[in-house]
Amino acid sequence: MELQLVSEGRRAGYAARRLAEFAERCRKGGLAVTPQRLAIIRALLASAEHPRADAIYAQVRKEHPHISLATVHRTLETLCEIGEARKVTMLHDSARYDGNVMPHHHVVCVKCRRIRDIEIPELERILDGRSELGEFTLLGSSLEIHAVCDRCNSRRVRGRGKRSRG
Amino acid sequence: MELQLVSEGRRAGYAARRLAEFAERCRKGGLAVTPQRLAIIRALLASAEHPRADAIYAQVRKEHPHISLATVHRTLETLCEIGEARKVTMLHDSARYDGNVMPHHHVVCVKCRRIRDIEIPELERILDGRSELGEFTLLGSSLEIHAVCDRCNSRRVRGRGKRSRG
DNA sequence: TATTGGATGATAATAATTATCATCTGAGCG
DNA sequence: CGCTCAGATGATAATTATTATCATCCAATA
Ligand SMILES: [Mn+2]
Ligand SMILES: [Mn+2]
Ligand SMILES: [Zn+2]
Ligand SMILES: [Zn+2]
Repeated sequence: MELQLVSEGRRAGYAARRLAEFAERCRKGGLAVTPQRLAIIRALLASAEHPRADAIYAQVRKEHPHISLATVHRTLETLCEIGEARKVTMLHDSARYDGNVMPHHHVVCVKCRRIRDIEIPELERILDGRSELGEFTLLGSSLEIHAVCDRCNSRRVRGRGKRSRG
Repeated sequence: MELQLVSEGRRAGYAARRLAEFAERCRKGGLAVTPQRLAIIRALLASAEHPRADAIYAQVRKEHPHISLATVHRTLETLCEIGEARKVTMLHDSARYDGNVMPHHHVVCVKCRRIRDIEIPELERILDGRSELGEFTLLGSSLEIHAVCDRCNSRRVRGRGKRSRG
């Protein structure tokens, strides 16, 4: 099973390309290209850390000492909405507990956050014979499948069925 | 690629078995078997919803109207520590942003929450030719590999290297 | 350059979780 | 069975992350 860390070189190249096209894509999407937005996407693309809002805030403040933390939150959210960024997990807003401690995976409705268990026997084998990956000692894994549930699909037009913050 | 929802029947059977052995495992682990703990694990195992603390609280209050929400939080945390429960994701405490919007996956250090990108070409094929799963319309997926990073491994004995709440 | 709708900064509000501490109780022991 | 006490709980304050509000600002367009 091939499985490898994305090298810093490839990451940086990708990031540079994305940044170059950012302003253009913003304008096409009807978004104003503000210095704050540029600074935030630049900070995000410059990092391999998958940063929190507060880390982006700290970075951006070096050049825009007056920027508001609220702007950082809002902008990161906007970037996700227009597809310029994503969140590592969509289940970050509150802890979801599971009494099933066997290895298994989850389907998550992107609208209402309903979660159901799934089994993917092949997946358990993904880490087989692999205990190291770069600087990481591997322990286990969990797949989050994104989906829309029936309920949310039917009530699609009206904006209901969601309780999350993000 | 086989991939299927865990049926309610199987889930319930598993839950019943776990519940039956719960008190015994608690005692072995040196944990007191309190009515609150029993009510909380019972509520968790009775649900297929992967509930939040507040949902467990609402359920448990039906039988223990005086229970404290703090106890529910504490107990769920304890259950995770002793391996009687888990969290659906360990990245629930704050949003982690990613400027890489290509399909890819992540290794996460369970101690310091450092995250790095990984690629698993085979994984992109997991949903291939599959657009439905039970009541869910599938969109995409993201694998969270749990690991310990080098930094945390070396400073293992002393209790440093963590900033998360959960 | 004047207009203006969306963007921002300051700050209040909300929501989830954790900390604190006085009180209580499950479990081992006689 | 009642005694003891480390650990558990309830009440509540504190903290942290995020969102809401609103007056002001400014990027984009004409
Ligand atoms: Mn599950
Ligand atoms: Mn990533
Ligand atoms: Zn849904
Ligand atoms: Zn680490």
